[in-house]
Amino acid sequence: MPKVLLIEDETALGMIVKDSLTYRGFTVFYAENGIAGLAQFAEHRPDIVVADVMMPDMDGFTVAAKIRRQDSNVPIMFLTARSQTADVVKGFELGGNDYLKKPFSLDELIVRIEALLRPRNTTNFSSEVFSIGKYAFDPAKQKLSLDGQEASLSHREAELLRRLCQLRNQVLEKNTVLLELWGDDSFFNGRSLDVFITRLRRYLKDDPQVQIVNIRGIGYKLIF
Amino acid sequence: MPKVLLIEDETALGMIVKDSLTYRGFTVFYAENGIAGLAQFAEHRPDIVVADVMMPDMDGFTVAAKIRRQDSNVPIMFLTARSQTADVVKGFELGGNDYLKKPFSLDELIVRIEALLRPRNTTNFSSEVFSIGKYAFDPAKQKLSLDGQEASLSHREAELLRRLCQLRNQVLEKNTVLLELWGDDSFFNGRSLDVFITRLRRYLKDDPQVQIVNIRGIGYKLIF
DNA sequence: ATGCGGCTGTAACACTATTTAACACAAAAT
DNA sequence: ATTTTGTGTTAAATAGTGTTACAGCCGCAT
Repeated sequence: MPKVLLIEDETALGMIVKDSLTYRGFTVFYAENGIAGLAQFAEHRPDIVVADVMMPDMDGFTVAAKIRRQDSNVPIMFLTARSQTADVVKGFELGGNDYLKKPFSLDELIVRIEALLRPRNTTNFSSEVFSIGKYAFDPAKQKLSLDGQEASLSHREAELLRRLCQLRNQVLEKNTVLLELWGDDSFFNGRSLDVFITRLRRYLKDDPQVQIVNIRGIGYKLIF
Repeated sequence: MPKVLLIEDETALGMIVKDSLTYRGFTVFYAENGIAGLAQFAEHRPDIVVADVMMPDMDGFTVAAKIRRQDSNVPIMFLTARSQTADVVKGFELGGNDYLKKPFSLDELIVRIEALLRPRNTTNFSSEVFSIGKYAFDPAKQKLSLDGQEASLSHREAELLRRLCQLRNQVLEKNTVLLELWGDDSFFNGRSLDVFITRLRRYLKDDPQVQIVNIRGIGYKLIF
């Protein structure tokens, strides 16, 4: 249950945002000005800060700068009506991580907050789509497609192909993949891996640029 | 200072993205539609293209396809509000390299752009090709071709030939290559190397300009 | 120049790793 | 219960690499 610190001087907007974030499962701390925001930050240590830029007593940038002095990691998102270059740049200099221009949709705000809270390594699912020559390969969906033709791969096939993609043009060692996918590298599993390579080659045969070449005694290499 | 071509029809978003990329040290060329984007691409030859998918006059996919016809290497990232598999996959089939679902955090965009610009993505991408007399040799693909005739080399053959190419007209010492490819330089491996040299000579016999000459007691030299 | 001893070139073969089709089997879906 | 799907197993064919033997070659000492 992530903690959000919301700093917004327009009460009407602030309450709406607070309620919808609460409804989505966030714990929301709400401050109506920068000074209160700083106090709440120190008290609650939120996972993310959403701050309006234009506020009467202390503007959002100043708040962000002070927060950064305490915590160099917490993501900070600005809400702003202004869109001038100088503002955006200033925001980044002060350690802001994202911007949202008013008026914004609540859905958009929530999606962005979630994006900022996501650990870097589990980014948007989509980054996990590989392009292999003329093919597109989505390991999560286990789909390989060419010219709109989509083939479903089995789990093993997809995992193996993903590893080959990650090491594009480099050697994927038999041992490594056997240990990772099969759990041990015995003789018979080795044969099994060969069989899966054959199956992948059959899937990939329609683009001659794409090849899985064998490195005798070591492993395989996906080239394209 | 990498050059980014940003093609985005929503001006508000486009400006924010442009400013933040600029702030991060990129040189940004900004086009508000596909046609302008293509023109800017031709003019500025950016290192990476970030294109919205949904745009009025020409969609991002079409733009990507046209760009691919001019340059098969530049990384292309799509921005899209749609999230259906079919769309993502279509993008990748057209040569896209990544895609980001709107709304996205600017940090995420920047991380991905940097990932696509990392050398791994370019060096590995365009595999070096040697020209050996009338032959063309691609070490990654392990292919040697002459007049459209393509021969597949084994891994050892390819590695050996690559080393000879790198030291064109210089001596490749037996010791060196034995240690690198065979792991030790014993008498028997030495004979084995001789045999591989013979095999390479056979591959290369159709261009008399190309020769692998022996330096007695030392090694071999590829001349052409 | 001649002959010697150690290199080198090459064919032929041996041996092991890989490729592939075909089938077996169990789990999942219908 | 039957079909489909995913994976494992086997065996025969093929390819990659190593080994050997023999023929020739090189440089050198005579």
